[in-house]
Amino acid sequence: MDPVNSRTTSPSTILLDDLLGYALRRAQLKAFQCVVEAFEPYDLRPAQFSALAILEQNPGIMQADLAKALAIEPPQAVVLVNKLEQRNLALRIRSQTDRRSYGLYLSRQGEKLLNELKEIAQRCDLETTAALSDCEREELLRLLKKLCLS
Amino acid sequence: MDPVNSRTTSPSTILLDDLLGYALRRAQLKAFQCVVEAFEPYDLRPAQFSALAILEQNPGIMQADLAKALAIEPPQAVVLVNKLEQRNLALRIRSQTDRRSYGLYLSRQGEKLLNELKEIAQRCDLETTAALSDCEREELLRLLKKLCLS
DNA sequence: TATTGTTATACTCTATAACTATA
DNA sequence: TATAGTTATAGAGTATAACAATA
Repeated sequence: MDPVNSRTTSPSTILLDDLLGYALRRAQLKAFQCVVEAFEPYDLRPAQFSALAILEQNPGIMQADLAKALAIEPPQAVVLVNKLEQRNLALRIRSQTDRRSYGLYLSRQGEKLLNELKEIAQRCDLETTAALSDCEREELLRLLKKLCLS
Repeated sequence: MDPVNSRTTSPSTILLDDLLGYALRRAQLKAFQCVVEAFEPYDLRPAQFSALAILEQNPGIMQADLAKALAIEPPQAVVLVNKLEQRNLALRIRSQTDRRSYGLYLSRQGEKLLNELKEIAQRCDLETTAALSDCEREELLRLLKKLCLS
């Protein structure tokens, strides 16, 4: 049988390019590539940046809750926070009331670095969405945030 | 406090939730989770589904070009195509003109499965974007595709 | 007995260098 | 010499079970 001519049925009308999941994947890959490269001089991964930002907005957060916020498992959070602590970007402070847990805090150095990284991340957003107008960029963000609510 | 200036001035007010890269990441994770679960009974990963769809649209494509289309490295394409071939979803046919390369084709079984999977992927799109109206869903897809052009 | 954080482990994904067979 | 595909390998990312300290 000739594999080239073996197709007698017409291809379905659904194309890969019309699937939202596929488009999301491609767009996210592009955005990630930009951020990973831009953070490389700082030897920092996107998840570590997100962790710093979450610590800033939630000073004293427990590791388990940080893991939830990052959508990672507690064991991954251990490794991540270890690295931030070793680089003096974050602090673990034992809770007085429940001595099993820590409160996590940004260090001064962590705060300073975070503000630098946030500017870089914003520039990456612009670079990634260079094909969009300001209006479209805002609409895209609005739709993505709305999508994540449900 | 001036309500206008309070949200337009200080750069330290950049929040994680206002970064497009972060929103893209979260949305893509949600979409991926849905697809991975839905494909689980078929023992198939999203990249394998994409490969089948690319083979359908590009019968006879070389492995190197498939790798480029999937944004993966050639060694990953080897493993991926091996699995598709072992499961009789795809065929490798040696090129007559250049006996180093193959043409890749969907098998009948691969075509059949692909059409099933495309319907599932479409249902996942709807589930992932359940918070959006039809109009918003279309606009999101348009913006994501436009973003990927540049 | 349950929970927080931790260790160990394994499986996937990704990236690179080096090999083979053809050209 | 260069190219298509392959092998081997190592590094991330991810997920689970099991353990220690504490509640």
